[in-house]
Amino acid sequence: MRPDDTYYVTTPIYYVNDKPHLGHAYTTIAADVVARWHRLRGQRVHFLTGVDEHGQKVLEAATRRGISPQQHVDEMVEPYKALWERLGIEYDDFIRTTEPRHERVVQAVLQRLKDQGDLYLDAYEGWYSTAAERFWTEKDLVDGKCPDTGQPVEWVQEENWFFRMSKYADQLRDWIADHPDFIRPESRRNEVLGYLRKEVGDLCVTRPVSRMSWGVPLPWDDRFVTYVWFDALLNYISALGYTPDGEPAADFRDFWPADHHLIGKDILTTHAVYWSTMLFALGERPARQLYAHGWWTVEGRKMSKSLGNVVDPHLLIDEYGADVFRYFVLREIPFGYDGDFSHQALMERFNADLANDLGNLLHRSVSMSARWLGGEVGALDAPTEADVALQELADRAVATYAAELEALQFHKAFEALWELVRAGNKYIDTEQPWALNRQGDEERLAGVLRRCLEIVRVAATLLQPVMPQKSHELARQLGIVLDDDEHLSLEGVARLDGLEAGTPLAPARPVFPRMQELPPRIRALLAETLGTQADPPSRSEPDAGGGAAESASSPTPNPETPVAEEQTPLISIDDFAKVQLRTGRILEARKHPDADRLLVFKVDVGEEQPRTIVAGIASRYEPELLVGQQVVVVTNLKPARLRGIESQGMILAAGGKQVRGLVGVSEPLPPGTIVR
RNA sequence: GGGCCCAUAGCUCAGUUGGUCAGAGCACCCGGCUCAUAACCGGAGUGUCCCAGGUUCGAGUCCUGGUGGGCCUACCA
Repeated sequence: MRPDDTYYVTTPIYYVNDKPHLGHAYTTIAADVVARWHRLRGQRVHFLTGVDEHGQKVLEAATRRGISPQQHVDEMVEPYKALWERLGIEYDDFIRTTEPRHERVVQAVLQRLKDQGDLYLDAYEGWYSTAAERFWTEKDLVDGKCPDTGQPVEWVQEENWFFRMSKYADQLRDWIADHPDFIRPESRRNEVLGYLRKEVGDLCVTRPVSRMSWGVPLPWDDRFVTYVWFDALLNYISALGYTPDGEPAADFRDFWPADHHLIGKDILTTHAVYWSTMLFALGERPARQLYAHGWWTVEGRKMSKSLGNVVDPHLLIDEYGADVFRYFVLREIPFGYDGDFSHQALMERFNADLANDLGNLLHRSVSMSARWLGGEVGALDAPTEADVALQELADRAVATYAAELEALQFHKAFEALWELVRAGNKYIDTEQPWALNRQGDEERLAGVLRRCLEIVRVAATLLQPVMPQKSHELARQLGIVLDDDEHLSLEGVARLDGLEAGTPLAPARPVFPRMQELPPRIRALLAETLGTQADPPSRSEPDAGGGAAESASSPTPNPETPVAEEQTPLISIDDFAKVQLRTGRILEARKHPDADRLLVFKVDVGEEQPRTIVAGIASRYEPELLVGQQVVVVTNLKPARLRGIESQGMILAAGGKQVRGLVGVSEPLPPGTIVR
């Protein structure tokens, strides 16, 4: 049975081919803060993060570089470790899926599932896209090509091993019903329930080596390696030394089920459905809570490589410091919601909360103590009514802070603490220490300033998990050292008598110097990116924050991410010549009767009859406005049926999955003009 | 098309099971103070609580419909 005094939190294992960005940092910061908090409370904490190193994309990238996949991932893992170092992330374990300790567990689990009859070999036939690493049905195909990547598909008849996921679907439904907090936030829980209302199929958990060799080999059948998701999810227990049979490993016994799996909302289904049923099959419990957080937009826009606005965490650390970065991302938006990252908001948040409220409370208290009390912590006097009220507020603030932090409601925790900080500033205003000094009431003066210092002590103590460096700076000015080995007692922390009278204070120096304007590098960056972006930020933009936003946390590659573009092989001029492009003019445009995102056009491409062309740009364009528009059309595409309507070509558009503009020509030209 | 969620002061949002619910923070304005990082404290606001119906003695708070937005899912040549 798992002990009560332990705490286990995980981040997803990040796909090693991506560069770490704001989204990765966000999840990891949140995990680090709760991990540090529970450590502070005296619990035995296990904080796991890591990277996912298998799969097609890694193999391709390595091949292109002419090195082994292992060499490749050995290099690619470094930026993660380096960033976590700079961000002050104190993980207990960092797992890589190519480590033997992980692969061993994957193999043991597979063996166990096979032995108990939960894996079966099945022949499968279908169109396989190497680029997307998946099968498509005939109907999925677009002009006989992969609908995701546009790459060719091949008819593959092959065997694979399948996991009887369907067998555990009811158990999962029951589990979710019986554990209302299993999936957070509530809206995500509903999504999963919706997903589960449909029939749950079995899960293909292998890939033939002939097609994709970079994975964990099946122990009993060397024709296969393990499907990357199945492999990746097991990291949460492989890192604990899990064994499916025999004596449970000590860490597994002490830390499973995990308290929190922190994940991005994009990988919710995988965790809620695949992972849970895998655990059921092993006779284990799922994690206590899956917490799906939201995505960041940047300055009102979706973060994406194509927009060139991917936020580099290193820049933020350079310009604002790791602690301020950590505070901001957790304070600005409720955990679980989408939010916008803007430098302006960061600056305002910094100035209001950290410089004006907290920093200045310390500074003015220390300054007055230095001036009138010889630079020492004053002695407490007999409490007045106001003092008692202040103490009550402190008790409440500390209790709320702890509860909200443990519920991952970081912003609420901060709100509670700042109520106390603001009360401190107000206390100075009402007690008027300068007047007390003039009156020569040194006893009261000492008591008043002392309580202000105590409030800062409370804040510094509670903020240790969030701002490890800054909280120590605050403490240093108070003449104390925060002892992070101490098991924090909430009642003890809240008592406004934790300092010792007579302790020398450090000279007053602003810990959070107010920002007058954004740092020059940031201003330059904003001028550059905002200046080159054609589209104005708009809330009504249909694809803003859309589903194609880069995964912040997915342990597997997202086929549509721009990474794929970098991997596109070079083609010869002959290859290109196969594509026939002509100018066209849109004669008619209407919505597709049976599809939300499709528009149906009649396009004059200089032939006798206009062509019918279907295009997936309904999310961006009103059909009426496109009539008369000059476009560029691929005229030698094989026709394909799209939702029942045959499309005889393709209108070129800029943008990835989200269309951002139509391709045109600079001069009005007759329809049918060759484009090359 | 199916499913889920949201729409409250200039901005970001709180508002448990219907009855001081019209609020907080930021921004802005006015006033106060002077210890302090041009900070701090107080006050004033402005709101058709998206629209239209309905249930009720009483509805941001429940129901129906609509509008707008987001998310999951299918179509995206």
